[in-house]
Amino acid sequence: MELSDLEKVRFEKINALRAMGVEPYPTRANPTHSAADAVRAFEAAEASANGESLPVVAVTLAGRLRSMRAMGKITFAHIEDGSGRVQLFMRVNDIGEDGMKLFADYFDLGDFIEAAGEMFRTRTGEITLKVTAFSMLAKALSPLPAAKDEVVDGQVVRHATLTDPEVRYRQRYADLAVNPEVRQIFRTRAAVVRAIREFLDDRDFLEVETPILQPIYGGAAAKPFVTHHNQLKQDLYLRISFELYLKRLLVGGYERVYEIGRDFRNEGVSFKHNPEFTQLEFYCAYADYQKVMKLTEEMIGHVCDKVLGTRQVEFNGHTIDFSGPWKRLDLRQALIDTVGIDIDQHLTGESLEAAIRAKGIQVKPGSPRGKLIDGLLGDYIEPTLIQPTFLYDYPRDISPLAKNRPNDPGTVERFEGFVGGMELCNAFTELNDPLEQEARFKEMGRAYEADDEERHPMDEDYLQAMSYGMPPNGGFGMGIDRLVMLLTDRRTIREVLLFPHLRGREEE
RNA sequence: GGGCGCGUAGCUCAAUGGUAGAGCAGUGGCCUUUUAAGCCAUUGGUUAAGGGUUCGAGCCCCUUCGCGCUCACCA
Repeated sequence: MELSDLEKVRFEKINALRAMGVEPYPTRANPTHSAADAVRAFEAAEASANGESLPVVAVTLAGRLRSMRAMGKITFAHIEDGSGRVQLFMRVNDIGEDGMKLFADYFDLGDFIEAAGEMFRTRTGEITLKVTAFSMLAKALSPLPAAKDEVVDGQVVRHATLTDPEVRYRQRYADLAVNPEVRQIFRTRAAVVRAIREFLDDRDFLEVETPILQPIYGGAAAKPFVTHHNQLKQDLYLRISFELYLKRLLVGGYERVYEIGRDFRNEGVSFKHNPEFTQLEFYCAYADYQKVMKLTEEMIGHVCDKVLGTRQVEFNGHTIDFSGPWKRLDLRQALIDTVGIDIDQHLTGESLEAAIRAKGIQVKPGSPRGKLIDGLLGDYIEPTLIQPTFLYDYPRDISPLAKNRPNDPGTVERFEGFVGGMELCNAFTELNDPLEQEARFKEMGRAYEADDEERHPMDEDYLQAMSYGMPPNGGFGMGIDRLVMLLTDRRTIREVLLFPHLRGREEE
């Protein structure tokens, strides 16, 4: 490990501590209180004292040194643990000349330490630990990349800190250590997942785990990552969705199933795409897409209540209102309103392409009808859908797993939910006719050239499962990362992933 | 993958083509109620890497690497 000048100074302190018989990385710590508990205990003591003399509140705290103000014969510092910060007060009267010197010479910002003493209030009123004993728990060799911060009305204000996004993502541990609001994002994220589980568990959904390594991938249109099992001499794919496995379980007799887990898609990285991302999918027997819309509204509302305590969500300068039913927009009508094209009047790719060009919009020549519609949707409708909106009734040729609308062969019962100008979820009345499903797979196969990476293999076993009888059902998929973006007001998916994907860096 | 922008001390940032700087952090002092503590002094740079133009390059040109934004791609 190459040491910087600052690190060399600390390295020498480690050696010096060992030389004087002090272990800089001791095996055990023995805190009695968290920072927050110590403050609460002192406040309780004050409340009970009632003008009488205060009972002694003796505590031992463990945490990271976050500030130091040495003033000769006294020193102030702050110690921070997972619950918050407490000020430390050290005085030569209490810990002696040796103690003052040990702290001043060998303890640095970022070190984990233990401090014991009694709680009191300083002249300025801050609840503080008057230290009578302290020790090193873990010496920080590298200085944390933060300069200084202050506490104003209980809020930590940093005057200079780590902001370079590259360092923040590559060294997320340092980002988390110095930026408390980043720590909060991932607490919120955990609360979101917890609330979803709670909602679905309460409605008799069974949480399951299905294979991540799959011999045949499917359930979405995406390029997979490929890997190989050596002993079996078999290529395997990292799943791009859970859909086909979860629906097999409906055949097996579980009527409501869900899975929260990682999907992998070998595609571009953007503010809303990461090669691996967290997905929720659920399938509900005897439901159709209308029921799934209602379930979606309830579930997102429940998550807002649990995580934020309100259904008004601030995102990207907008106040998004999850308190009522989501707006419902017919995809065909929405396209008539926004681009002035009625897709029902253009039932072939050629015809639709001509209509789009007539509007002065550039498109890739020879695109299939479904892709053209999806393109219009993405360019002209999606960015305008700030408030929660269900766009429904999609073209059949881009929805091979969805059931047709009755008496409308070109359209399927599918919706996508949009919030904040971003696609959040995708759902449909699931196709459960095995012969129809086989025909759809074959249609899809024809739509791609033989060497197209997005061409999907036929999943015969899935058809076999469906042949045993699959109950009618409604299915749902949602990007958890995007929901967390909404609820934490972050514009990029990297901010809600602990370790987002970054390009590899050459070793030095 | 394309376009645009960025990369300077540990962190946050300066520097007309003309001696690479500041604040904080660090180091050495002073200081018994501070909280961005204060005061005095002081260390620290392969200006992302490599090449070129020039009397002279952090700055101009080329290549590479990384990051950001954006476009394309993404049922």
